[in-house]
Amino acid sequence: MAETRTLEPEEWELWDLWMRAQRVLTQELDRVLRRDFGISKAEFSVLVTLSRAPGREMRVSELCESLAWEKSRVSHQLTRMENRGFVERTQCGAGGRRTRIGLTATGHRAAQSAILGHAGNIRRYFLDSLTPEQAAAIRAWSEQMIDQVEPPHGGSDG
Amino acid sequence: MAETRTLEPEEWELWDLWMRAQRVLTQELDRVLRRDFGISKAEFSVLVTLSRAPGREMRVSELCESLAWEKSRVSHQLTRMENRGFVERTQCGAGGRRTRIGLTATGHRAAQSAILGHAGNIRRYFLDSLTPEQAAAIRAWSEQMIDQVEPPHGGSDG
DNA sequence: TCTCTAGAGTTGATACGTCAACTCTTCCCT
DNA sequence: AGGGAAGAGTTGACGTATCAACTCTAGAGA
Repeated sequence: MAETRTLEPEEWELWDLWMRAQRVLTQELDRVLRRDFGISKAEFSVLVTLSRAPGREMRVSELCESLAWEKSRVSHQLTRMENRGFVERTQCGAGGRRTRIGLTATGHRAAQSAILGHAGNIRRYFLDSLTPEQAAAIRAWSEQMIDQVEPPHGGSDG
Repeated sequence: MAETRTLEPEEWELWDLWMRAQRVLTQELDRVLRRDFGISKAEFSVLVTLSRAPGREMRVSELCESLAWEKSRVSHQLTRMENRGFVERTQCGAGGRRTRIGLTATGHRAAQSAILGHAGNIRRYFLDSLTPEQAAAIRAWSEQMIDQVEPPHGGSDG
């Protein structure tokens, strides 16, 4: 059980700073992606993942795994993207269920044009502003954090 | 104009790692806050800000300023919190408009109990896992990022 | 006084994300 | 074969976030 005391002003400031930095960065990237390519960050993630898959198609569960998203999030996102004509759900196995997620031509085009531009934006807003020490610190911290909160799932009861 | 090339695998990995770490951290904090205190991160932010204000009341625009949220976000949030009985909108000036945002007794209680607990969680999940070098790197990077994307608007240059 | 405009705040539409509940299929056990 | 659990995927409800459009008030200027 952790001790419960309020944060020192300096601690609070660091936390607040970090949260804000995070938010302005992701928000700005999302804004620019929308403005320049007409797609959202969520759509971009799905488009990229699908366009890298062999045959440009995957199952929902594979998409969940690759994106580290939950299945309902993926499903809702696919519904929205199906409505926009970026992906299509078609039958896969014998059961007649629509379990194959494919990229449409429109989706593929959108992915291709956005990938370069978004890479440039990630560079410009994130990577280029990082000193080597900062990059190392962020990498180490991120790894810790992911391990700490999301232990490589496999039954590690704690 | 930035050069447009795709990210090196290592660059992409850092970006992906950072995004995931961010997400698991904020998600976990939100989850725990909800579980232990029955309020969301957004509600927490508003409650804390209001409970620190003199008289425990503010105008919407002051709330916007303090939280660095946009006004419609604040307004929608206040509507939800008004429905939950955490805040109340009452008349302030002569015009009869409901421009004063006050904390209810319920809201104050919720804030008090959550503040300690959430501070502990921020400590446990974020601050405690930071080495001094990481803390310094994160602070410096955050400041850069905020300056870069959100230049201190308000005329007082310097 | 009348109008114009700027600012404060609200609202509706829409997208995103989570939880819980649901359907459908498969496959194991008897 | 019949029953039931497990897994895949969907759906509905709800909270959250953004944008654009709207209302209302106050204040400036004719």
